[in-house]
Amino acid sequence: MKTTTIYDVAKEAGVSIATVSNAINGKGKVSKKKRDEIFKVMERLQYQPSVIASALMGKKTYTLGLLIPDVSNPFFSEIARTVEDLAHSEGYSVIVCSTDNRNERVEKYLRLLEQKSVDGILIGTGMENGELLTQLAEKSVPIVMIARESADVSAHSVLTDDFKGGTLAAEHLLELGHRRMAIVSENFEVSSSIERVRGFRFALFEKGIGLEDGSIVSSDSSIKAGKKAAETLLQATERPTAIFCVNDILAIGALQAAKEAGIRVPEQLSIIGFDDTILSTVTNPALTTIAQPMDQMVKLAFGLLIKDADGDDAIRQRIVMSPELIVRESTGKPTLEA
Amino acid sequence: MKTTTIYDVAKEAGVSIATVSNAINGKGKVSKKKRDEIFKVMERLQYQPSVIASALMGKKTYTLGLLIPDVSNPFFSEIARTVEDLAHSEGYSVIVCSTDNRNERVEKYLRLLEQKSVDGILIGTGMENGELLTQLAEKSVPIVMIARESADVSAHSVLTDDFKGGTLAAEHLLELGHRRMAIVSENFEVSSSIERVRGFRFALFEKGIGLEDGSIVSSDSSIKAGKKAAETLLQATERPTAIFCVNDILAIGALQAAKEAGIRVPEQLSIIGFDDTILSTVTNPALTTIAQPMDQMVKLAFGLLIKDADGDDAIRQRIVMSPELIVRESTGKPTLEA
DNA sequence: TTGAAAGCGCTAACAG
DNA sequence: CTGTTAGCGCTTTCAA
Repeated sequence: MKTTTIYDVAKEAGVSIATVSNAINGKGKVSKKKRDEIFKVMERLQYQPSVIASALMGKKTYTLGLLIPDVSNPFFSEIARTVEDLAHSEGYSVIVCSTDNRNERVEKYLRLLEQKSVDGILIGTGMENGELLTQLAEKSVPIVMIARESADVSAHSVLTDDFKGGTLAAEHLLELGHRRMAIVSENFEVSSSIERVRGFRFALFEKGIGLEDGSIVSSDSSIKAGKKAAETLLQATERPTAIFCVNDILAIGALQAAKEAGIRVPEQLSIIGFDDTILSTVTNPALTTIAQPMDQMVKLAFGLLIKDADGDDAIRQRIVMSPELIVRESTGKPTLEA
Repeated sequence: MKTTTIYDVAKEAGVSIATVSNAINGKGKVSKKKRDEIFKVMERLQYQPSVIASALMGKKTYTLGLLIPDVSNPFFSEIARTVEDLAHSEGYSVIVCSTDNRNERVEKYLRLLEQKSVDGILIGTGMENGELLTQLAEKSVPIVMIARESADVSAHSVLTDDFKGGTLAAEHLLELGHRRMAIVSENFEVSSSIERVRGFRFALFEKGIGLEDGSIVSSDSSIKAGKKAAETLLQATERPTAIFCVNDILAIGALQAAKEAGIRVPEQLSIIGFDDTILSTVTNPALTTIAQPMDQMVKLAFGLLIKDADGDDAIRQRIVMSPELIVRESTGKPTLEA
């Protein structure tokens, strides 16, 4: 069955295609009579206007790109869902792109999105190569960064104050009485992770507390890798009483390492994560973590993206949101020991 | 900066657009010399062919639609990731559509995808309305159903033997010695859930064991709802020694209900889930569950979709995969009691 | 109010 | 080998 086009509708309704187009888009003046007739025919023929064709005429494609490290990571899949709903309510659809934080993938996807003339791109993944992005921006593809930032990219961004998040984590642990702490960070030079670590260390520093050698380890962002990283930390002669993990995935790895080593959480070891994903509510003990106001962030980012797409060439914005400490069960007072 | 078109490249390289097109697509014969020149120019001008324009010529859009109930549900986000990777390796991008199993959303998305002339649609969500799908199929949009099935839809489908999955769960519990069991099922009339329950009951039936009244409860597919459902089950005068949940999300709810009621798992209560999502590895105790060979299923489905898109109008296929029992920590022998 | 016609960027014959 | 030309389905002047 051939797809029905605007021509079919026009012919059937006994008008010109221009009139059909006008009727559909509410442009120009179309007599009520003809319009009704046209809509009736469209209905009968099950006519669906081709987004492709109208996009070719320079109209919008009503398609957005979303770049994130990995959709199957709950933190990002939650973002994806929020973006999708927002987009959907405005008539857009979203192409999801998992980059694994790998630059080649980022570039390939960016190219793909450009070729498909998406109306905008939301970036929630690391970007070493700001150049490509700048090129895109020049071609007037609206871009906004979410929960990530890249110094050399000139695009709106809405992010969490990661430094403060790290500080929050540290203060919580400090307040509980911890003094010997450790950190599991991320391998990739992800700016947010780096800031989280910096914030954490700074808060300790302010209390005159330092981190011992070897008590910061980096790891891939997977449970298994996080577990391994935590294991090395737990094997130290003077085991830390608390571990700060720069995201929930890592924290879960740490939880598992502790369980396997027979170390009770939070009695013998406190663990704190970051992101407040669904995972943190599911573990046992449930994970204390730092929450980013993701829904709001996505909403803001989306707003910027669409506004931009509509031609508003507002000046570059950088919106920073405040993270929040969510205390659950994985942190507690350190037990007194040597 | 205006987007550079094939005309710009042609002019700059001193050839016709046809030659450029041929060079790009490796069609016809283009002398090496010109081709090199053309590629050089493309590079310099940063030319990106417009998928839009070539799609309008009846070529592929290299875009696929993926309909699932909810990307933020780990089971589906894992599917999404697999699909995305496969698609990506073939040059496709995928539009993710979360339907919440709601028919209106399904329809709206399907329309959207049609308008965007996607090359194919993967459906992993419930479908009451087979009609729309049939229409699409007639318009020769390839469709394949994954992990779901709809009787009145004529499309390929690759699914798990859910009945057998239910049986597997029952047999495991039976072997452990359980006799008083209960089920948490899903609200929506999702065919797979229904089959899982049927399989479970059938296995019990074969052993001459029945389910008591009120020991099957339905629930929305959320942790909270699963928890509530499990709570009612656990309040029965003769509490079940094992609960079969038709998916991991529900099982986690059950886990939490047990924890809150002070019932130890698996000592006092066995819980078994379905899907083998990342969640099941994260809980404590880790969840015994039934795994579907999702990677393979997605691979098969994707293959069918693409092959179909390439014009092969193969006869309708229905591939059924075998589920597998994954024993972890949430199931064990029932403790002897009243 | 309506319609004819000119593209949007690209591909596919069909001539040279 | 290479260029010319006619669309793909739609929007948009510009006349009528």
